[in-house]
Amino acid sequence: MRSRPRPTIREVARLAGVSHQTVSRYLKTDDTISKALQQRIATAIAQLDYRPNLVARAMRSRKTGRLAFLLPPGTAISSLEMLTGAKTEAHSAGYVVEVVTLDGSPDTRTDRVLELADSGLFEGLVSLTALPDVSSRRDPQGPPIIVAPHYDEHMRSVGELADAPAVEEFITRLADQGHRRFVHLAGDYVHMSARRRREVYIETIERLGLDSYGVIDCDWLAQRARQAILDLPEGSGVTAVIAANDVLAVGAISGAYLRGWLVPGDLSVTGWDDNPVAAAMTPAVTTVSVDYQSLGRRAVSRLLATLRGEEAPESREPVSAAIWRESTGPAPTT
Amino acid sequence: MRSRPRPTIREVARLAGVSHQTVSRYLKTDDTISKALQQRIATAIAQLDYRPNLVARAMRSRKTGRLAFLLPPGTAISSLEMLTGAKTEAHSAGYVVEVVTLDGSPDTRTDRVLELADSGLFEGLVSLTALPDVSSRRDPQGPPIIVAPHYDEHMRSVGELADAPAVEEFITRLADQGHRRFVHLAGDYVHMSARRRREVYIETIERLGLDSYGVIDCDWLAQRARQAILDLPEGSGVTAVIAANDVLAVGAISGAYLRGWLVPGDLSVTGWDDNPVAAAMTPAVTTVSVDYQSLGRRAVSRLLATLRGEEAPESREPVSAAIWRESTGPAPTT
DNA sequence: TCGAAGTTAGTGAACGGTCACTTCGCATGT
DNA sequence: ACATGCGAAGTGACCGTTCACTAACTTCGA
Repeated sequence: MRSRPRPTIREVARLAGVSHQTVSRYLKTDDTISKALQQRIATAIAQLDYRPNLVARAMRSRKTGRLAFLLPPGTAISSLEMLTGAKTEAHSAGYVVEVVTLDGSPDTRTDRVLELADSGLFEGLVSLTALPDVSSRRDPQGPPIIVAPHYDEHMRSVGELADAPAVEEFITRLADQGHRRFVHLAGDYVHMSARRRREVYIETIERLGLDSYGVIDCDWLAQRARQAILDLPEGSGVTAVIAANDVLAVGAISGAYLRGWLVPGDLSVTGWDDNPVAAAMTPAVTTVSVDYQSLGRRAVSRLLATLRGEEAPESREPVSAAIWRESTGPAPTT
Repeated sequence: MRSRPRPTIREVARLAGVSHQTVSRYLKTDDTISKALQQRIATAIAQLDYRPNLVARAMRSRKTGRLAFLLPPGTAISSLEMLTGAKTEAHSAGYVVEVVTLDGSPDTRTDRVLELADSGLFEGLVSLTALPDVSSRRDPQGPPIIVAPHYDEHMRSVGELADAPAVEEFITRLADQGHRRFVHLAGDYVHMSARRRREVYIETIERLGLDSYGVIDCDWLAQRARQAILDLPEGSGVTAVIAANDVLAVGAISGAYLRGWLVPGDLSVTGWDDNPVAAAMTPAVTTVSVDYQSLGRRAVSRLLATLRGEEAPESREPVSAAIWRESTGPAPTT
């Protein structure tokens, strides 16, 4: 049947007995075409099984309807959530989002982004990772590039994503419940988020005049967190553990369990990430949930604003929220 | 400085004092160009900050170096892992992978895929969701479309991903350890994976002549799993729980804990997903890890084989593996 | 010394759409 | 009756690259 080459707009036009331009107008749903012709063209398109070549269209019109979403290499659930949010936002503005992974060193990445920007494939780009010099080197006439650096080159959270206001909330409320002596189980410091949580922990303890047993480096390893609790000297006075994520929190709870301590009766524990398994345990783990989708939406909406020539809205509503569950409670009364 | 229009290959050619075709050859790293000219062209490119327009290139050459990875809407960690695997495989063959979300009904999706296929944007497409009639309706001359239906239209695992051989392994080994009476905590049956795990549970119990307390519908809710264990009558004889995922397993462990039962001393529990938090608990949960990346790699390698005109390799090595941890052990000796 | 083959570079068309401009037909106003 | 304006449709150029040919020059063997 239909054999070699894909039908083009001109063949559709020939079959419908109109000019190619009329078909082009029809495809753009230009309403200055008479009903009769619209019908003829529709029939011809169906008959030839015609589908427009988007590459050719993009070449002439410089409009591709596509945005690029640039991620550093590596796998993180958060990035998928952000992507989902980005897609939602882009879709409502009639754009398609594509994911492109950027590997290599920061400078290489900038080069690659500039290539993509000038490739004509995208009308705008959102990068979740930092790109040195990109704003000065990019073509001012080219597609806008929004840098929302949520990750460094190893998919580690930075910036907004690494903010740790919830740590402050945890400590404040636990102090209200009578806790005086805390310990922090920290993640791997190559992660900005681990550093930030530690910083906020130290600051808050200090500001509120509380007591800290210290910061224990756990490197995101549950085993270390468990051992840290097991190693706590008898009578250390620690009643609350601020863990850098849910895995460490669960490791800590595991350590408490092995010592025969009750959580939260003897020890309160907080985590981070809102892992569904941590919510299923007894005790369910108090944690922090991060609204990644809204971060993705926000990045794209900034891009869309720039595309429309508007000033980019710089909303800074909080994206993370503490979720209080069973692993925290009043300090023991002893 | 550099102002309005992007420099083209012809401007580079003019500046370098050669023809545009020579520049084109240079860009393809065609080695039939004298060293002297190569040098002049390189200088001109650098001076003009020229970057090739990939859209124009794609239009003429019909080669875009891009593959599309089609996902149903929805968020799942697994799909990100598969994407990572797909990227690795594609990258090693010099292709870039783009993610496109397919929404709408199955028929709408097929239409959209055909549009994408004939859009000229991609040299091949991999769909992780079923596409009715796509093989009969697609242009035989167009880019190949591989359908690896791991998900249905709601991002629920189907096919290979829903296979549940590990359930068989769990039951067999637990039976070896003296367990005779089992219970299955099932997920939401709209998920093929939940149905498959239940089926394999029932079949295996039957085949080995074991005893089942029954299948309890838990709908992926930890609360239900916990309650199911709490509701187990005293002396039910159940010593092993096969839960459909880690959340249900942890809910079950939570129920056992509330009844004062020891895991695995009184009750063995298995999960599914290898959630890191479930591994951090005491007891660490016996579970199943699925190698999503290899699924992604495999799908792309099938596509690449088709692109090269080879027969697609249909490897069926197992993608999931049981991980035995502390939540399972010998049956109580009473 | 000359022709064949090989190497290096150039010329113009072509890819499949859209843009800018033109043409045609008809209603309208004076 | 004729200029004016507007809507509907057509004409040909153009977007930036690569492809298919062709041209010029070099090398080499007989």
